[in-house]
Amino acid sequence: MADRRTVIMEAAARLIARRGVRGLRIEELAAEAEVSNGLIYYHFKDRAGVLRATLEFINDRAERYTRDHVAAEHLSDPRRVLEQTLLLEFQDTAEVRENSTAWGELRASAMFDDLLRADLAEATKVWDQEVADLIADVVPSLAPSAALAAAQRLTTLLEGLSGRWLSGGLTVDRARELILAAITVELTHLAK
Amino acid sequence: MADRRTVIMEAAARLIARRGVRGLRIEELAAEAEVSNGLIYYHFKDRAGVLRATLEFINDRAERYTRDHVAAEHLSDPRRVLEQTLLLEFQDTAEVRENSTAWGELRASAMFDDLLRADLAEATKVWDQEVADLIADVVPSLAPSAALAAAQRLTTLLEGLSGRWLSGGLTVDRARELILAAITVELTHLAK
DNA sequence: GTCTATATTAGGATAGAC
DNA sequence: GTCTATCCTAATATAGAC
Repeated sequence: MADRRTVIMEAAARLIARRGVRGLRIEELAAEAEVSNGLIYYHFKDRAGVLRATLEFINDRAERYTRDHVAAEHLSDPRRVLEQTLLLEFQDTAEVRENSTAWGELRASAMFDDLLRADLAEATKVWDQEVADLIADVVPSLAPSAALAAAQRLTTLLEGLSGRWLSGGLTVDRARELILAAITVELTHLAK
Repeated sequence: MADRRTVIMEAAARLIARRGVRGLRIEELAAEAEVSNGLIYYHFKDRAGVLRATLEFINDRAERYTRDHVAAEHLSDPRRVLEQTLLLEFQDTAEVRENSTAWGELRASAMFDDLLRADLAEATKVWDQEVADLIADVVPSLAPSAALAAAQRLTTLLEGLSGRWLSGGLTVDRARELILAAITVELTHLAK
């Protein structure tokens, strides 16, 4: 059974998905987690501490499900691996929603907070390179810079789609369609 | 010369670009606009009223500069029109920054605010269709649904690029490169 | 229309009992 | 470890003079 500290972070993840990072209220968090106001300050230094811990918590969960899903399907076709990896971000489950919301919030916050920018830029760089490697598996002859550019167009499109999905501008299904089509368009172009 | 009400909205636009919608403080706004705290409440009902008016103000300015720029260059090649229209969003000027930031903030807020969702969805739809029409000008034989899908991939990519640019993940120049390349990739694919 | 001064409230944080 | 009660500050909003 999860300890109280974890219960609080789980509640915070739900609340962030519902109200955003900047909408998270300590009192509301206490209610959602069914603990007292004071207990939150026992487990975390302050509001920023709750946020840091929760973001890390969400990130760990996300890495786990990405690894698990791709492994579980033990795909051999590199193109399928690329497709499935990107499609993972478009599922209407609490976990994916919470993760995508947190990521969007992080990016939105980074626009006004210099401290976040460096971390976010680094995480983005890693993610772009991972996708570039997947693309290189599909089209082995590709120049690294071309693979990276294509990867950036896909990951950036993915972020845009995610934003539109979560703000109600797009259904999950439409988002899936568009990212799949974009992969096709990019790969046909690279193979030409 | 601009009246005080306008001065306040201009100041709010600058402040939103610097601190975000949710970081806008009335007192700080008063200082930036060089008016008193109380005057803001004379011209606007409350904080939300300031926000509504300012967002509308920013939107009007943006429509104007888009119209003006495309008209000023009186382009005849439809592909150039498409390119220039999308590239307009990537200029490091105060006006474009303020507009893009506001748009990003609007989308981020819409994730947690049902009232905003409808307006935003509508504005997005209009924008997507405009770009779809530009694409149809380049490739006249195209089915409307195919033009719309390509337009959505481009406008959504643009939003993603804009987010990365403003959060420091990408230079303007890199963003311009990537959107231009994406246009090429899409158009070659549609022409095949 | 504009300012200064002040009321009100919300929300983060702490103290102290158990 | 956990709760209740309370404090403190920051930020919104109003009143009233000019």
